[in-house]
Amino acid sequence: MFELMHTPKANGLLATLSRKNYDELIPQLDPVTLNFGDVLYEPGSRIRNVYFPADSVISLLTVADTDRAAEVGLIGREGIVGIPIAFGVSTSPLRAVCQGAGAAMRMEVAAFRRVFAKQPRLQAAVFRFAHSLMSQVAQTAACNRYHRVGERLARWLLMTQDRVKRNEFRLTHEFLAKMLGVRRVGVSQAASILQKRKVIRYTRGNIVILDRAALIASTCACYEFVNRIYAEQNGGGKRRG
Amino acid sequence: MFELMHTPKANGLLATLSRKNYDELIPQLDPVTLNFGDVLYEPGSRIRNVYFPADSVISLLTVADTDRAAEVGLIGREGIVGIPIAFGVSTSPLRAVCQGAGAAMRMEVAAFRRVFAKQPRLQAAVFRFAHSLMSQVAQTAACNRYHRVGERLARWLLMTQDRVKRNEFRLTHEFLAKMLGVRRVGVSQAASILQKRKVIRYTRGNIVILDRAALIASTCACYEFVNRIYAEQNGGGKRRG
DNA sequence: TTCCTTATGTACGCTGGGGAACATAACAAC
DNA sequence: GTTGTTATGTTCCCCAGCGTACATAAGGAA
Repeated sequence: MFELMHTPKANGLLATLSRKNYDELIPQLDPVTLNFGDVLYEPGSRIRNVYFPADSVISLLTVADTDRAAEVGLIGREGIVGIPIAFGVSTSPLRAVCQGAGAAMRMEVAAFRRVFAKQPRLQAAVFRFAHSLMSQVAQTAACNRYHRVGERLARWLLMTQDRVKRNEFRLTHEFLAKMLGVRRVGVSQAASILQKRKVIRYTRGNIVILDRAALIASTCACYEFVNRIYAEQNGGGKRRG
Repeated sequence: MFELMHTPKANGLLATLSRKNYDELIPQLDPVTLNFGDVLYEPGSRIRNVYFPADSVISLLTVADTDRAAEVGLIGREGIVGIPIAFGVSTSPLRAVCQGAGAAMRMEVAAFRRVFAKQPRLQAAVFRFAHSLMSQVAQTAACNRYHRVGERLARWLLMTQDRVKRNEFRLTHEFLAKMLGVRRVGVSQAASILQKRKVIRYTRGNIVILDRAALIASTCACYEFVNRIYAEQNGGGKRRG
């Protein structure tokens, strides 16, 4: 019932806290399981909770027009969902939606604000993450502008793998298309190429990464670039090799 | 010599400070004139100063590949250049370059860190701006992905006009192309259309906005969207009508 | 004036991805 | 099994923007 992932230490930000700060935070944390598609907040509406993902993965989406959106950020165990709260702002222009089901620690905004104000070390960790996230968003802007669907697909799969720490996960082409802001057909074609090369394998919403090195080779430099920034901020926290 | 623009009050963030905080900040501020093309910081290198623009305008650029970059943010009197410092980070993955010459207040990073740590109100103002900037970057990501050169050009001109508070400024098509991440030819064509419609007028690097309303009509919703977020954070600070 | 540099105009073929439609295949419910 | 639903494969046309090349024109320097 209360597995490893449902403990605060499973989140990177919380894991860096001192014993004292940690004890202060614990009673406010609510272990939850996020399901695929859960919306944590909508653009413009008030943010009610912040989330510290464990093995869940959350997408930040920007809305362009009524029906067009694109992912600009991906948050996993290394971060927190609800950065605007840390900035003293109560809403976000983005949509936060669960892309990979899994565990997370939830905390009400009011409680978070109280604890946050009292804990400089938590502030430092959160702001460092804010910097990483900002970098990710900026790089994604350029990536969306310049790089091919195939490269972006590869990047997205890698980023997901880094966060869920598994090489198999459930995702349809349709969903990937929504994230990348392209047609489903575009994803199918790019994925098909990767499958022929035995880099990935997939069937009806199930994707397996067979050759991570080859996947890295087929993505753009954006992947490593953002990764390095995260590693610097998380004190050299390495990802799987 | 020491004109209106070279006084701290000319910057929106500084203008909101209390008398006491303001007096504490003043001795650390260095009035400077930024010239077109001045690089305030390079990706990866240490940030040495933060800047509070008055009527100068600074672009934040993301580097995609060796020779390709795209603007993801535009900062004027409403903000501060050097947000990573507020996050406790010493470098930025972005390039900050002066796009519109003018006045700014400069402050050494060490001095800023000291004052910043002591002034909750300054922190609040800076973090609110960070939120606006983040929103701008995210929206730009989607805008770059979905919207046409013509719309993006119009948006860029409007954002610039908002910050310099003039309807005439110096910019070549070549430069605009670099900012938008498109070919110079693409800008020339889009600009030509706007000129035929008497929305703008230009000759050899000089651009005049003739019909602001028409320019707003030809841009995408991204412009108003980002504007609203800025207005909310700056306490309803209205831009020109 | 003349020359040179820089800014803008215009044309041409190419391609990645968009929109749309339809075919196939795998699973689920019955 | 049968049927319905959902995921993926494939095709066709279209166009915005790319890369490139070259023409014109406006200003500066002599």
